[in-house]
Amino acid sequence: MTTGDQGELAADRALLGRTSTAERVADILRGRITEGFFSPGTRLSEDSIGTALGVSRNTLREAFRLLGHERLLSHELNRGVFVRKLSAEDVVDLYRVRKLIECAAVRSLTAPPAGVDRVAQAVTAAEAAAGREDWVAVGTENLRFHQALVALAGSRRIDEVMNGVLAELRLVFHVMADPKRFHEPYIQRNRLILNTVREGDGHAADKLLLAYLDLAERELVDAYRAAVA
Amino acid sequence: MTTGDQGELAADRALLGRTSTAERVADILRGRITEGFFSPGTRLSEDSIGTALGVSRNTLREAFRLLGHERLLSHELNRGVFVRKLSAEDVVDLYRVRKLIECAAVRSLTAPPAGVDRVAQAVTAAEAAAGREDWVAVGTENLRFHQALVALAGSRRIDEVMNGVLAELRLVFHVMADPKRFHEPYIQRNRLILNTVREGDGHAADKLLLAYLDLAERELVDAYRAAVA
DNA sequence: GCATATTTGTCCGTATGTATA
DNA sequence: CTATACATACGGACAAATATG
Repeated sequence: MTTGDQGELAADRALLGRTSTAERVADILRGRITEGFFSPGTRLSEDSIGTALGVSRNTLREAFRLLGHERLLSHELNRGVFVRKLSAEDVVDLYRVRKLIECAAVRSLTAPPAGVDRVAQAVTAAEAAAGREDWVAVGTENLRFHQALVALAGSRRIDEVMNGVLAELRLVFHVMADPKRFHEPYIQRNRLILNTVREGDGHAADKLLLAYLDLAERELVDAYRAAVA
Repeated sequence: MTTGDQGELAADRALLGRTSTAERVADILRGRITEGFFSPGTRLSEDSIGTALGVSRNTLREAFRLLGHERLLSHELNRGVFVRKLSAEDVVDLYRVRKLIECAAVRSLTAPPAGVDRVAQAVTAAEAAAGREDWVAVGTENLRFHQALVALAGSRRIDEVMNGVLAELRLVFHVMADPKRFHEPYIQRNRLILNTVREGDGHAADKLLLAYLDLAERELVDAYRAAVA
């Protein structure tokens, strides 16, 4: 490869990877929120966050707008932005979305789909994490499993919707902070669902997923109502 | 009603209806874009739009961020924002989303659902508009029909996703501007689908919708490829 | 290919309005 | 009720990137 080629590639990379400060700030804050560093209800002051990250208030406000649109921050006029606090009804709605999208993504399968590898990887990774009793990692891989299932639909937009849904759900899990209770029981179910997908039996996968999500929703909503009460 | 009551109600209204300038600006621009006033590809200059609307650049940029997140504007670093120009692949993806969501929304119905009235209203309104040969209105009511179908799922978030999908689709229709061709053939199908929904036959509605969307997609994508070529 | 003009990206200062102790 | 703190919104400034002649 000549230096000219490298230069062109570098230029391409610059074109693709370039992001504004506002987007980079949004990325940082999104990470902090979904990893639980900022708890739901926390107020994010323009002044303190801005000086901490070394960006102006204008730039920071652009980032806040983005995260508000993703429902990770709630914007209260003249009061500031807060890490979103989901209601039990929100959790119900999130599971409504999950049932609709996840089940639909696998339902029409009739053959082992491309992309099933990522599903399998998530399952084995979750099992390995469970062996280490690393329940946080189990939760992470569990979410990755469902993300991979939805990716079988092959739609960028559906993927993004699912991304947002799972990001919101993380806010719920952080409130309760008992990953073993909410993720460990589902490892076996994930393996079972993976098998039906591998066999190309979309109908069976649909039914298993629905049962999974109904159960998980009941468990989660009950615990969440108690936690936020 | 006493003046005190009016004052309290006015205060309540202020609490509910209050929006920031950036959001109001975004609302205005969103309307202009979806109604076709700004054509896809048009650059929205910070200076001209800002002075036209009488807002500062900072405020306008917050509005731009919101609309960029909704995929109505595309943000190109150091070049500005442009009304989104969808590719044929985007249209395919949009129909992927529509098939997944719309079909799933009606599939599990087993009884005439609450909210079927709004569906019926859209159908009759479209028929009336067709009688007047007002094909633009037919298109509007057609989109409202599908929005009402999705609303049967009873999820705020699903409704919002569908909203965004249809807003993007409007960008496609504006490029071609032949509403009769793309909406008139589907009026009868809408009536048929309404009937199956009224009978609580979700399975039949699912199948009809899928056929509808497959046909509409083929028709639209072919025409769109030709139009943007 | 170069020099210039235009536009965006980002920051800062400030005036005003709103919420809250 | 007042005072304080903060968000809102504006306008100006300058650097950096891009478009134009």
